[in-house]
Amino acid sequence: MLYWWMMKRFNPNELDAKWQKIWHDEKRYTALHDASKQKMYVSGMFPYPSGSGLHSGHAFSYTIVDTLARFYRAHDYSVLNPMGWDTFGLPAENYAIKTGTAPAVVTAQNIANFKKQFKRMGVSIDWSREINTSDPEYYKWTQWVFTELFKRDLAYQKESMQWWCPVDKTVLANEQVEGGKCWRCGNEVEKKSMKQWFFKITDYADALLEEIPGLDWPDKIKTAQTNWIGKSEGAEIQFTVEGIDDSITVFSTRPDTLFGATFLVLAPEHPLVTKLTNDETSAAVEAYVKESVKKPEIERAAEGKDKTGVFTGSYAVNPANGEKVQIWVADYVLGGYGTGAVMAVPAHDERDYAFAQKFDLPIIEVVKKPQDETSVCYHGEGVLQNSYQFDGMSSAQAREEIVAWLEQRAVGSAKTTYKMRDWLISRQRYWGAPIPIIHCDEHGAVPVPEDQLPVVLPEIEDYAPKGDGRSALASVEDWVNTTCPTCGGTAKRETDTMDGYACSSWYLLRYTDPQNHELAWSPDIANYWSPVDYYVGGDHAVAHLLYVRFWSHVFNDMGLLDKKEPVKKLVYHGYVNAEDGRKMSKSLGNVIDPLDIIDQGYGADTLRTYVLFMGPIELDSAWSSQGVGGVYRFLNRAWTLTQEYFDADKTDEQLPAELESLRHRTIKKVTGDYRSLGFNTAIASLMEYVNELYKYKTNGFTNGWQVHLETLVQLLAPFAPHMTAELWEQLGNTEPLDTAAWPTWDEALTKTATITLAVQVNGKLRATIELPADVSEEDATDAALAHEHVQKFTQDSSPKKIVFIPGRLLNIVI
RNA sequence: GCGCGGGUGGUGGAAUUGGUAGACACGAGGGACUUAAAAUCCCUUGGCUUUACGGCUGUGCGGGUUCAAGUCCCGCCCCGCGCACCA
Repeated sequence: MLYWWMMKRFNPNELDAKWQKIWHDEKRYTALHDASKQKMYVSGMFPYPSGSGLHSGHAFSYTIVDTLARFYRAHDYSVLNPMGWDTFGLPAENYAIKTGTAPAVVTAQNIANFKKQFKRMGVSIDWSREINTSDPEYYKWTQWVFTELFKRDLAYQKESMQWWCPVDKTVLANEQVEGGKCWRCGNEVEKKSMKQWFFKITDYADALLEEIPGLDWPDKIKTAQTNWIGKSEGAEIQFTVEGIDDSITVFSTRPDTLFGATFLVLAPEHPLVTKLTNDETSAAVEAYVKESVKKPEIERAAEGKDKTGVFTGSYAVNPANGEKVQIWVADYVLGGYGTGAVMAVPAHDERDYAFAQKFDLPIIEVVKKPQDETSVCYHGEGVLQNSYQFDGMSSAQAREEIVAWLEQRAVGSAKTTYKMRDWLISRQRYWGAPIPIIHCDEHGAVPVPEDQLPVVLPEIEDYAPKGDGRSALASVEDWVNTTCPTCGGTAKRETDTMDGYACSSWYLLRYTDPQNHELAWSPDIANYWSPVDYYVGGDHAVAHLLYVRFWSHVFNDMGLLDKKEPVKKLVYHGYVNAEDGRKMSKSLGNVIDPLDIIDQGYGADTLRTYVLFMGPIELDSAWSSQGVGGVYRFLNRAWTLTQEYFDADKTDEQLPAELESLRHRTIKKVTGDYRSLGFNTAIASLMEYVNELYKYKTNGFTNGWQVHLETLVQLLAPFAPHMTAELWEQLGNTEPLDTAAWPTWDEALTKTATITLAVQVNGKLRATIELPADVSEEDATDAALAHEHVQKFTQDSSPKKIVFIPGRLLNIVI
């Protein structure tokens, strides 16, 4: 007789502790550079270790990563599953300003906490490769990359307009300006020209664009990146201005509509604006410019179709037809895109049309509308008219011919522009990697030589930015004052630090060779592991993922990496929302702490399996406490079943062939699902397998159960590594489960002897019949026609047609 | 406005890519065990209808193609995300 208290009870917390200690002590998950094996590099987007610890999004992301790591380890891949910390950033700096605690100190505490919590999730990480972006050993190489970019003219300094709050005495990001006012103090902000550092990502616009179609990334992200780069092909066309020597260059993607350009519009920021005004117009234009320059771009855009603008009083000449056209200033033209000036073709552009309507400007149709076209403003392709020698030409052909004609006369040329701007990387903040530049009166900006790197962040007392728009570093005189590496004369260090995104643009390479003191990485080692096979995250669709690609392309050009693209497969998962379906947030009080789930006694296996069972990984999901309970019940059933097997008196009786067939089908299905990241359906199949085994249990246990239980344990292991490690050992295995060969299936055995054939009459299901799997169409038809439910519908009429899908269905058409 | 996803029971979601819609799980209902509860185990569970066998209906809405449509085509309506006056 078997009593429940005689069995080893399922105690997840005990198992978690036991196995986590073994994995740690035996350094089970050290990644080995083993050229004889296939490599598998998986990584999540490394976390910013905040003070509040792991949240459910982390649990989700890193469970996906870890599950893949464990799955491929069981397939004898050499697996790299690293972890690091993205530690530069505002929260630590603000905390430091408030409390005076050094950011490095707070960061170290948060890392320790994160690491402890990650370990409790049972992640199989190679901790010997841990990196931290604010560690001088790390940012030394971030700075080195900067100097390399500088040497290649890919890092440069440029004066550019920034938002400036005169009260807070700091620059603000565009997003921090609300209605022309500072988000902090509510005072009006100004535009101030400041010298900033940029990375020339625009040099790589085409290269980055070209590789996008070949990436195994979600279309969502690929189109986001394509749009962000925003390539458009067109022409630059010069319009001479009456009365002055300057000409105005416009950019247009539709040079075929040049003859319909009835006025020009300049952005308020356009440098020629003041030159074009006269005594009558200057006051109005000046006021307009002042007003619109103050508005954040976001607000200018939000005002949508309601066009505003002023006439400058000047005229330009359309180079196509010699017509005199008015020059206007309007904020719907953006200063930072193209040339900051457009030729307005109101007949074929909705914005120009709205503007022309409002200010009563001429409209000339130069592209014939198709007959069924009803819109007033047709912006499609067509046949040209009112365009002299180009009349009758298609707009596509006219685009080329008109540009050629303009080029001949030196008043225009083909031109490609991009929406993407260069990457502004300087920050007037303390807590970042110092930009490794020394400013010398004689030699200008000089990069810090490699042997003097890293430029270490000095320890200071007051972390607050200086009032003049410089970081707190500017006050550290003995740090700022240095000598020029070129001439040895007195010089000053750059006091801006780098955007945190710089540090995260190459960490995936540092993981491959984290202890290298001579190089950022050794190309041999990086080439073995690169690219990342699975990169998992749910954020940073554009910025980070574009920057990583940019740097990777540069490294490829530098000969430091033999691949251009850093990430083979991007796994972009959804958000984990609260039970109420809303975003988790402290203020709503609906936050689920993954560590609480573990502590409540569910353990890490339940947490891990649950987050993957919630639904397809790419979808947002809502947390369900009851769902967690369901997964726990499933694991508990698998555990209990195995314990009952151990304690039972076993016979040598043969198990039915169907059960063996189910085992093979389950291996096939689950293995395929792991590969295609269909974790939710993999878990469902394992649940079915367990449910089925419970049915067989009523006949008692046999020795044949061993293989079923081992299969179950192995298939479940990547999701629930602790419990399965224990069961694997209990089943008598001495080799660790981590590296035990993954179960294989025999295709022939996945087939069953009989099949359930669906019988339809005229496409409607009327019966299902059990038949031998290899039944012929004739036999199946006979069996179907003999069925009473089928006969009710076929009556006496003979079938017109029989559609037979072997193994699936038979449709009788009458 | 443009681009990319999506709409399936009370809920999360399955569906071999055109072939038995609702796998698996939650919830709910019923039963077993228990003095009782919890835990566990078993059964039922889209709706309507039928004593039952069964029948009708059903994947956002309206059409279409097909022996057969959640899946393909055309036209709409909603929801989410990204970009957004980019010339």
